[in-house]
Amino acid sequence: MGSGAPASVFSRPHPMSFFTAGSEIYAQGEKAGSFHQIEFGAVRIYRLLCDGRRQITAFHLAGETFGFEADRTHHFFAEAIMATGLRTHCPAAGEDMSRELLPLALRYMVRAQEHLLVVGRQNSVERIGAFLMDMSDRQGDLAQIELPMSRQDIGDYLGLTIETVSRVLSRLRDKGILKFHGLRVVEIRKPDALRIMCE
Amino acid sequence: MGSGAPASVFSRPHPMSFFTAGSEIYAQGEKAGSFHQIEFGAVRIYRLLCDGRRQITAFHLAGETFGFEADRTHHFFAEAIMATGLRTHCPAAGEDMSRELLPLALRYMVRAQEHLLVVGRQNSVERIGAFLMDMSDRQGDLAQIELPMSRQDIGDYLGLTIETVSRVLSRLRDKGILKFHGLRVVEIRKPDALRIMCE
DNA sequence: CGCTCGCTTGATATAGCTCAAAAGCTGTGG
DNA sequence: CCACAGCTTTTGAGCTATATCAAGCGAGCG
Repeated sequence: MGSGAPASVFSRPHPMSFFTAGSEIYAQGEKAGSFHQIEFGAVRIYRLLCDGRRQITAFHLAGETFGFEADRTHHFFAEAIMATGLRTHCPAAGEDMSRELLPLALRYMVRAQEHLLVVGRQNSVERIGAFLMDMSDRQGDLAQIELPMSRQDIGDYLGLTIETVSRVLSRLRDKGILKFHGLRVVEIRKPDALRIMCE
Repeated sequence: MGSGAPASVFSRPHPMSFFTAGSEIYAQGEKAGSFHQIEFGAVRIYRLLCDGRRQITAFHLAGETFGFEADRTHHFFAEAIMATGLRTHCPAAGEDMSRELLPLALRYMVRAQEHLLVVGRQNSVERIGAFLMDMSDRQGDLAQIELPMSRQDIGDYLGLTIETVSRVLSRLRDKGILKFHGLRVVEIRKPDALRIMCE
């Protein structure tokens, strides 16, 4: 990860910072202004209601850039899901990053709006299916996919309880659609069946 | 609406187009490239599942700009909710609108992600409350707010059925929190009560 | 070996959905 | 102006998917 690190779309070298599993990267209400590229690891972006209900709005995986905001203030929390390394870019005063950031912002906007369809209109099986297919996509369509996040995280992302997540995964396993290799590695054995379930 | 039309953030004059209630502005899959500023009226942005389930991801009201997309392709449908006039801007080839569009994209991204919290983690009363307060905000915090959209639209925005929307509104009316002046105009008589219900 | 913590499984409760019907609007034609 | 048709909305009754509450399980660790 030294000087031979993956090429960045951004010009200057950036300091690298490390986060342990569960540690906070930034909090809602904090001043924003920099943004982060994930060198390794995974990040959850979320919001809380005052009674503790949590909605994870996005997971970001290695290679992705996140943390830029509308009005210089963070509207969400960001935490490392596992040991994570970030390359942080702090634009110089007056520097205009619009050209680089717009495509990302549009992409994340589409992602959030597509996710809205899942959470607003699909049942628990469809939600889990959509989630697994998305993770598979983003990990290069390997048969085996890694789930760095806990069941609770998955539930809070999909608007389900941890029990429902667990039950649906068990049912898909029992039907032979999924095979688990430990808790955090899933093999999608019948991608077509999964795809059909998520219509 | 002639030469004395409201000032636009964009430089050149644009053709104006009109849409009747229910008419399509663009469809998912169509080529994108231009974007639209609402002169008057209101617009719904939505997605469909193949069995007809619909999720409205955003309502846009007079003054707002929408329709720019990540990869030159529309990912959503846009329809006029009522008689609507749009000023359409088609950037010249090579023209870079990033500076103007990034703040909008970020704003809509935050909106979508906040809406995700509502749909993913709040109950029917909280959802309706959040919706009404949002509409009130965006109409300048008047006591009377206009709901250009149908109950079905509200349901498809909040991830509820039309019956649930209707029941919740009736309950809020019976409690004296809301007062209806016809179907499409609501007065929020106890904003505090509403705010508390939405946590 | 026995804790702890995250996950799974089971039993029951309930919010919101579905199906059905009645009640309001809106527009049209006589 | 009234009457009727075709909507949308409201209301009601019963059902079901998912939440809640509670117990058991298993991998990792001191």
